[in-house]
Amino acid sequence: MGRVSFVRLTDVAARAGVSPGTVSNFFHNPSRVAELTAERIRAAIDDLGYVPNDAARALRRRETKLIGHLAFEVANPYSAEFVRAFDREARALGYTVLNVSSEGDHELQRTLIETFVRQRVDGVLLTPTGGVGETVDVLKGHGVPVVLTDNLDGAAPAVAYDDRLTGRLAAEHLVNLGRRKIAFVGNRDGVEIIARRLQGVRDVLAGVPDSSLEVVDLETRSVASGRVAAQRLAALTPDRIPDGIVAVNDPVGIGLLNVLSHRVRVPEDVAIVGIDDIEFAAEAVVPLTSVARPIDDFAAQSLRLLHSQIHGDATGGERSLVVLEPRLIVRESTVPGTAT
Amino acid sequence: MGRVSFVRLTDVAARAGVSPGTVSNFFHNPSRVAELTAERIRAAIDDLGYVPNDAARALRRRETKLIGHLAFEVANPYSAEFVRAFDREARALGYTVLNVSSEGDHELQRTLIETFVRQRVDGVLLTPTGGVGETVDVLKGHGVPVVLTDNLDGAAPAVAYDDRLTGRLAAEHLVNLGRRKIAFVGNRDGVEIIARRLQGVRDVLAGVPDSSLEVVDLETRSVASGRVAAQRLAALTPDRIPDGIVAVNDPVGIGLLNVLSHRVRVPEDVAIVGIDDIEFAAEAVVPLTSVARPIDDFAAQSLRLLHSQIHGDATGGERSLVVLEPRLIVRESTVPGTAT
DNA sequence: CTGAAAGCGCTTACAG
DNA sequence: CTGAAAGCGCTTACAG
Repeated sequence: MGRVSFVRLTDVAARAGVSPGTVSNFFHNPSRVAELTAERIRAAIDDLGYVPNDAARALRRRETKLIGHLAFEVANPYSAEFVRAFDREARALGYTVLNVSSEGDHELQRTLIETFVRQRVDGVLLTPTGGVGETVDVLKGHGVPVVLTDNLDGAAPAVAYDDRLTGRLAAEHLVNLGRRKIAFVGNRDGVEIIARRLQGVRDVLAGVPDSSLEVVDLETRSVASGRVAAQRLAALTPDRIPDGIVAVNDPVGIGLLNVLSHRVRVPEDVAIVGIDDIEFAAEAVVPLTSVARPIDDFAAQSLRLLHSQIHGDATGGERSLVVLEPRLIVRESTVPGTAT
Repeated sequence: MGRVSFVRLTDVAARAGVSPGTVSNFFHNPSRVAELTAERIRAAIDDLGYVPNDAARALRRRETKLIGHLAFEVANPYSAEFVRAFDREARALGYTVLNVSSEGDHELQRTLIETFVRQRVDGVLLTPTGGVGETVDVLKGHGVPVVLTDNLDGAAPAVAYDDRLTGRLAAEHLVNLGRRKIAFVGNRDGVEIIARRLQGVRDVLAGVPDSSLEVVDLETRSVASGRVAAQRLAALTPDRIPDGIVAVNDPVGIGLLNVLSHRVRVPEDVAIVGIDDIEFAAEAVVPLTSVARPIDDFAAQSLRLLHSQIHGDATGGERSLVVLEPRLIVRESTVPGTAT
């Protein structure tokens, strides 16, 4: 074999006794190539172990089949699951995904976006937690199609969950179970998606006269923060201790569970609902009830939207917005004896 | 601004009133460019918003500054942390990492490797859980430098942890705490890294006369599997129920904790040690003692090795092997009242 | 159905 | 210190 990667299309052509253009047609316009010729080309490719050079192809075709995906947070297991689903969808359309994360570092984010431009990715998916106006502007300035997730600013086409409904589903479930002293545990600073979930909770409680709402603010949305929040809740005066909690996501819910399940009965004394239905939710110390968001569908829609942006056949114009509906998965953290 | 990405190096040259070669030198051999000329070029780049086209550069230079990273398992939080660390190191050397995972699908793996070859990545990092002979052969056949992690076959340079020491550290800790009925919970099928950890446990117990070892085999190394194992252990006859458990990794340890902490006292009745010290370990229902593996160091060494492979200055020849040492982090799952 | 030629956007010796 | 020219490995009209 040797350094087979030095085999060029030209070499294949020479071996098959045809011109390079014909080999290229063999790949891209097979119908134009005679079966006998195709046979010889196939043999030459096999003999030589030819693999096309995508950089050269990209240069000429002006498309790289590369998609940039900038996540602002990958620590979250939900992100990991999304990446996996999105990659699968992208691969099906012949794209390779460049997955990167800025982890909240603004400087790094600029660098990563510039890398996308240098690589001439065909499009970019932004899954931010904060504002993205500037980033979107830079990419648009370079003519790079962008799709946002969970962002309704209208700066670019977006796919999002119905966050308000997410909050409503969680709160309704608790209220239906007879819970009245509700707590919402999450961080709100500048994150609209969270504010909307909270609004959903408020929507429900507004219709329940004897209910109350305690909002616990967190620094981050991690298991560790959930633990901290649990300490804070446990320290409240008895009349304020909640009997139902909506956690902003599953890691926070698990952190709450890990501390509270030592001290009180879950769900008898306090019922807990998470959001996202990550894999760990079902396996928590008490299996966690959670509002699931249809991640595969989300990934598929994101790619569909980006793909149509790339090909300029954006249906509905620049402002397309896809909203997906969540659904409640009931487990033992709210209803004892639920089948596993 | 407009479609700024259509700005080419030629355009910059025209605007600055120099030849393309000089602009190229401005980037790659700045010392050859007069300061006054450089000034004009800088201005032109700014005015035009020029960003180089890496595909064109790659074609000419025959290097893409792309690294392929094929992980065979990303569900594990440890993998996610590794990816983050490796990306950071790679970026520092000007590389962009293509992170993909085969999730055990052999067919998909071939496709992904072919993608790496088509993209003409400068090198590949393989973090497998099983055998990799064939994959290594394919890549070498195409002249692509490869580095392996956790693989001592010698098929390619590798960086690994001292797995046997990992097992020893965990077992010694339990034995020192007076535990004698030890269980090892993990799957062994074809995964040498696990076999070596188990061997380390055996090493220690061989020197403790009144000790016993129960090995519990799992399907996967997930939280769910840990839960299943816990059920199985709880069903044993009293004399066989372990008082010390080594879990093959932290997710399994957490699964064990989540079930066992309901039924017995942890660590009084049973002490549990995990491996990897993932972020969740410290936040578990009972904070999990774990054998930490120095992930940042691991990522740095992996990249260093790959980088020297790429540049042909491999010190110590083809068979370079870097072995890193783990260390024990003690928490409440083995020692009550441990500071958090 | 096939080939010759130009060109994608850059870099690299080589002259000067 | 700067420029002209060739070439990286492909694809794409255009002839034939």
